[in-house]
Amino acid sequence: MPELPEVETVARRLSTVLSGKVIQGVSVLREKSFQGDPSRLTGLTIKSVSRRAKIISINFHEDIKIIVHLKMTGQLIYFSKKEKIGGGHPSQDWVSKLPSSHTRIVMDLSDGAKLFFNDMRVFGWWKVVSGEGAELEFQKYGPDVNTDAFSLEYFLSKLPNRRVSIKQVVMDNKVVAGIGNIYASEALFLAKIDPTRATNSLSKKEVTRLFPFLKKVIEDGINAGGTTFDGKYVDVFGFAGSYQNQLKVYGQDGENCKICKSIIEKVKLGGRGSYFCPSCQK
DNA sequence: AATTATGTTGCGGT
DNA sequence: AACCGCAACATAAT
Repeated sequence: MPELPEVETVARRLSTVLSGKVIQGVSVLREKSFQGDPSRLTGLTIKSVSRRAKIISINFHEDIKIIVHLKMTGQLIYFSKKEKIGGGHPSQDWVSKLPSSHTRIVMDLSDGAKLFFNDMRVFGWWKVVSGEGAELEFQKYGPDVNTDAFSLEYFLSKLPNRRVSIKQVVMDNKVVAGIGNIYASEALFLAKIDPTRATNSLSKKEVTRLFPFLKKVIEDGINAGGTTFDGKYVDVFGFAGSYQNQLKVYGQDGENCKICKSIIEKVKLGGRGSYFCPSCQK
């Protein structure tokens, strides 16, 4: 479910509530969701929480990390009876009722707070790894879209041999990490480029036009706290993001284009639903 | 009631 | 290498 903005939002908010806390124990309710030995974590103090690509990293003072991938439906939900959450907002009611039938892992903190990993489809995972192990995982990905390492020159260099659609390449996390199905559709709309275009048919001028919009949609997504619909993505306190209010094409098939009033169309690219305005995007 | 869709990635085969 | 189809799994919507 989450793309870079959602994962970044979760990592930032987790860091504020988890840093400095001591793990009392980690309970694995579904074996498939956890790789490693959970007992190694008991007694460790959490140093920080960070993000690389769509992976969350819970960091300790020792050479050990918990890396977490939410895949399609993973959620990390923090609950503490004592603290007022998120600057004084009370937790959502359903948060206080966890664990649910979709809860796969529970982390207990020594102050009584809990971190729940809910994952309906069980694609997501936690792995206990060394710093080196985390690096090996991160090396599978290209540069994060919101970093200087993802430059126009680099992007241009990755495109010439690709015959598949530009949307598929933008979503290829070995090329650039962090862009998923929603933000890919949105960036291509803003750049007025047809997502079905063969990548090697784009001119340098078109790639140059697209490039800053890849950064913009991700930045705007982070600033909005991510995209939520059907209540599937929520932050660590159970609250929705707001980027869904800025979506121009994703999920808008059959609606009027916000620019030209044409009907937004949906096609399948690489097996994924893809939305675009056939009039604005060429 | 069966088929199809879902915000992700990895695999095996061509 | 790049690409394609399918796989992991659970649920809601047609």
